[in-house]
Amino acid sequence: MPTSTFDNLPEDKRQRILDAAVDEFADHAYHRASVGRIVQRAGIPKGSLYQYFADKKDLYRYVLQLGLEQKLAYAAGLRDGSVADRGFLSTMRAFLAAGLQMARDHPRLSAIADSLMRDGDLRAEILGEFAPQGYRVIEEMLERGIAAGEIEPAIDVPLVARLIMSMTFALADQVRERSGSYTDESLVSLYDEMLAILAHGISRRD
Amino acid sequence: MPTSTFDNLPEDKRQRILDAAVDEFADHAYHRASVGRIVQRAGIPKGSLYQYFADKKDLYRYVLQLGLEQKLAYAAGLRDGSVADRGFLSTMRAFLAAGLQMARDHPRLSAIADSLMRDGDLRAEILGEFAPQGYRVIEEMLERGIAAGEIEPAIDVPLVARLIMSMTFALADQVRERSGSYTDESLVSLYDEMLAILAHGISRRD
Amino acid sequence: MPTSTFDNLPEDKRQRILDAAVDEFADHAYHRASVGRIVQRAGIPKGSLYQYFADKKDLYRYVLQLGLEQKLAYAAGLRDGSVADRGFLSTMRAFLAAGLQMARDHPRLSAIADSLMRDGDLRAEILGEFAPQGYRVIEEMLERGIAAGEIEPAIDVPLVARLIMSMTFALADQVRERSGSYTDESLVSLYDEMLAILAHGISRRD
Amino acid sequence: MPTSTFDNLPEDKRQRILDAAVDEFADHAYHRASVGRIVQRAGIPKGSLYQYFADKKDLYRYVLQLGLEQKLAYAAGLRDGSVADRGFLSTMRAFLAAGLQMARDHPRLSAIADSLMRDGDLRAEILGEFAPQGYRVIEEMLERGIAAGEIEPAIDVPLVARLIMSMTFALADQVRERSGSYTDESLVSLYDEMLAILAHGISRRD
DNA sequence: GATGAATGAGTGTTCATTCAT
DNA sequence: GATGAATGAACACTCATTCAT
Repeated sequence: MPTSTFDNLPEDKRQRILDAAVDEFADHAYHRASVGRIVQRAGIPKGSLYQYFADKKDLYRYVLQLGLEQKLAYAAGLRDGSVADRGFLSTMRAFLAAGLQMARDHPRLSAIADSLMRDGDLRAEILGEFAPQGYRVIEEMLERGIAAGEIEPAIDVPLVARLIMSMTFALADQVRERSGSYTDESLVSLYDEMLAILAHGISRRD
Repeated sequence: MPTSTFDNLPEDKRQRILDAAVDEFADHAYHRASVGRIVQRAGIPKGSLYQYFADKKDLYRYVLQLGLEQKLAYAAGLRDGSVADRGFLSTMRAFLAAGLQMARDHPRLSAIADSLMRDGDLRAEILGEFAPQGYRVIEEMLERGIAAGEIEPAIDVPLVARLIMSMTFALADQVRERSGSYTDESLVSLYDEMLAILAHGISRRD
Repeated sequence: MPTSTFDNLPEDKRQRILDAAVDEFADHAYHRASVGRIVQRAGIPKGSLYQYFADKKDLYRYVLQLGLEQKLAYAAGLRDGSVADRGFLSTMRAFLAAGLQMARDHPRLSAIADSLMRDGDLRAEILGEFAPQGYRVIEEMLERGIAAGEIEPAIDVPLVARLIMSMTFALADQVRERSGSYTDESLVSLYDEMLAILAHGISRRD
Repeated sequence: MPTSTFDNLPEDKRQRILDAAVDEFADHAYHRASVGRIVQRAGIPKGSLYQYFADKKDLYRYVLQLGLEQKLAYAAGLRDGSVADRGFLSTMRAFLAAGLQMARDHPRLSAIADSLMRDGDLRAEILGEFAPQGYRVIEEMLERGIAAGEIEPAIDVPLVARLIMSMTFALADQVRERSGSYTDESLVSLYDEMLAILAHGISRRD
């Protein structure tokens, strides 16, 4: 976490540093990202960065947290909306739509979270701190779905949450690889396909 | 691919080199893996490694191929078994069990294949050579399941194959993260849970 | 070109680095010159050199430019002196004398420029930036000599400029190879011999 | 010089080795030439090459000598033809024509000699052994020209020989740089231009 | 005499972090 | 607190030469 020195920085300088860091981490996976380029883009001395953050990882963690907070903000309301009211399927769709919206509004933050997911070295270390928050949202949805009798109660909630998360990333991969070839509409139908499978898969079995 | 010099090496030396490489690539994603550490662990001069392999990537590819061959060996027979005879579910379970067995017998090789899947930079380059073989196996299973009337014909086969692949990786992650905490039995039930969801999800809808 | 970091270096350190580079490039053609040896002679860490110069070629170019600037400084005034006033022969002699003086005052810088001229690989690349300036001086002298009716107008100016340049290098070679065996006087007579041939060779033919 | 082992080699093998060496040294300046590539092209083991030649330089020297012998063979007869009969100018033109013919018939050997001339590191060392032979031919021509009363007796023969040599190289450079843009005819007129200057320059002064 | 694997010092270059000013 | 120069270990890769078989 940043030092108090950082918090007391003039707003615009603080923002410049964050922007530079976000840009760099979005363009390069953690290990390939360069502290040198960050300070250059931010227009601050190298020594200063190390007065604000303990080291590269500390800065990375901070940027990541920012992204997560944004993402949660987008998903806000989803947690509160009762599943009874909207059903798991439509809640989940809203959740995915939120992610999609976030990716469109803040593509760089989104890319960082993504690259983290792919760096095996870091994920174990960093994700231990954040991921639960991410999985938790899905787990809660599942729990409410179960309570509402919509979802099979026998499922292993943490496992299924994880499976769902991985599927959303796989979907994002597919989209990225063929980026451009998807219209907004076809994207939605892609999500719908996945949701249909999911809904079928975990729906209450008679 | 290794030079003939490598093939003619005394068995134990060749094995020492491969072990060192597998260890290194299992511990560090490709870009973080160090040729220096590999030769150090293997106890050979740097120059020698470059007499055996063209470069770092060549060595990586070789190790990867070894892993793939192993994996395919474990999965041998699955492609030929007709889905009509065994059903998609049981074929898929056999497939997963093969992967599980492989992961237990050669955890490091398994980890390497895994880390490749997560390195977006490399995947496009290296996977062009290998991966299709991976997805293809699943796609064929799905196609046979559809032909047998077992699976919903409306599904997007490549997409679903990809989703399934991602779920198996998520599962493997879960296992690796809590390695030790799973008995053989509980592992199987983990897979069964995923399979049940899957089976439900893509089964023919009436 | 060096970074500002280099420019701000304490005079003696900057000079130590330049001396080491000049020595190295004088002793070894560009490709054989070693960055390692340079930093060792200069007594600085390798990383520092790369904070001052982008790469080996950048350093080389800088050293070369230094030599060229020196050389041009020695030759200053020659361009402006009208051939009509002094005649081609005496202008050319002054030009050669300037080169000679430079070679004696800064023999290593002189050797570098020389070795560049002989490295076909580099010359095309580097010389594109510098050399024309070299040939141009001679071409202008020739043109003025022609205008003054002193020199045969039918000559191929660029070719003759090149031939003259090559003769000056050959002369310098001869001097370097038997360095020490020439007194100031005998050197001058060497140049005079060449000039006499040249003067005869390109003088207006009746 | 090669060992007796090399001399006793079957003709075709010896030739293969020489061809490979000539190719390599023609394509790359001495220091950039690779022993590895030579043995590869020749299809012999590395160890063998070192049984035939003491080291890389020994092989280089041998190849160079071969080239020189060829060149002298082309120029044979020129030494014997009396200048009185043909005059310096036409002898020199024949000499240049011989060089041109050699360059066309054995471009690779010619390229090697050329690259040597440009490698400051080597020239001093290697040329000390060969060059005199090269200059000698020109010196003899000059001496005969002087004896015949055609050439100014006051000239410094070794120096002028050297200047002439350097001019031929400069000419060759010009040709190489604009290679293709010269027809056989325009080449000859280029040489003639140089010869005219030379003839004027060193002709007997009254 | 033939072989080709072994060697290891060498190459240019990068970069997170430290620390004196 | 701000600065930016200093650092040096690390990186992937090369290659002429040697030497055991």
